[in-house]
Amino acid sequence: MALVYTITALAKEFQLTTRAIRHYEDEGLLQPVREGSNRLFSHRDRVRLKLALRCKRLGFSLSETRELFSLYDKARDEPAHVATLLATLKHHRALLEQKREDLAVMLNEITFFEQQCRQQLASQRDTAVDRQK
Amino acid sequence: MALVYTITALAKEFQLTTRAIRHYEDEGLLQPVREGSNRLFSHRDRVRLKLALRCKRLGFSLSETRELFSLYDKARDEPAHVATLLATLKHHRALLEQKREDLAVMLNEITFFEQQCRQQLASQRDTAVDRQK
DNA sequence: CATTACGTTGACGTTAACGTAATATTCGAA
DNA sequence: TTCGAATATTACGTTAACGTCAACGTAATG
Repeated sequence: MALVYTITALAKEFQLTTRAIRHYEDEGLLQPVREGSNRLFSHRDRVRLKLALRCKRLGFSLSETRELFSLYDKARDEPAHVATLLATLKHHRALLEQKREDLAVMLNEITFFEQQCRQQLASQRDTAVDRQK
Repeated sequence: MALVYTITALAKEFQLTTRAIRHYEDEGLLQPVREGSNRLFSHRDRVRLKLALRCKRLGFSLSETRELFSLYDKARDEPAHVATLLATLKHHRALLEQKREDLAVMLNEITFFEQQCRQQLASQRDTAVDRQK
């Protein structure tokens, strides 16, 4: 495990352009330190990047992702307004549960179509066999 | 269940603007018939709209959604290249499975943070009780 | 018959999420 | 020491997914 990561290292690892990574920094998702003018990314940044990509795949915008990050930070740092935090967390959970249901439905559909296709294939094979006799 | 749907009916039901619905038609996701110049949406359109919104919530683009639709149509209409179809379906399933994993991870994280918050609350209550004694 | 509600077609505007140069620096290898 | 690879900044370009007028048609209603 490396101590720090250069921008191209992260780019390669996650199949991104350096431009995209800089953009994520601009949007406040990453906070690399500077060595001269060069960015150095920490483990934390790497984790955040991974999280960000997960969020992206699930259709969250960068600002939504940023919100989520700040939410997590608050949960760690200032156990002050825990009640408020819980409410926000509940909201986010609801969003995720919705997506989970959406996913379940779509996976069912796909499974259905796949079975149909397999039946087609089977019946095609059968008639082929019939012709052989 | 209505026979057909006007554009505003669908808009209200799904919390959309009529503009968005027209846009979905432009993108080939809906195919309303015309009564004069007015659009009339069928049950099929309604189902497709519902599907499209599911896809959207899961982060699919409109063109990806359109692909999915045409995939489903092919699976119904022309059982010709079943093998090819199965491959494409497999690909889509992989995408969905990826999202499912992403979701699972995020839900775990949320659960973790919620528990932390609840512990915080509990310990706060305890110290309050201590002070009462 | 004028208003109101719902519908149409353009067409330009906007926001997000980067892509794509162009130009400049820096640094280790040949 | 010159060259290429990695890095930076600045800034304009692009695509998707609609939003937002504008200008107009049509049908029911008081």
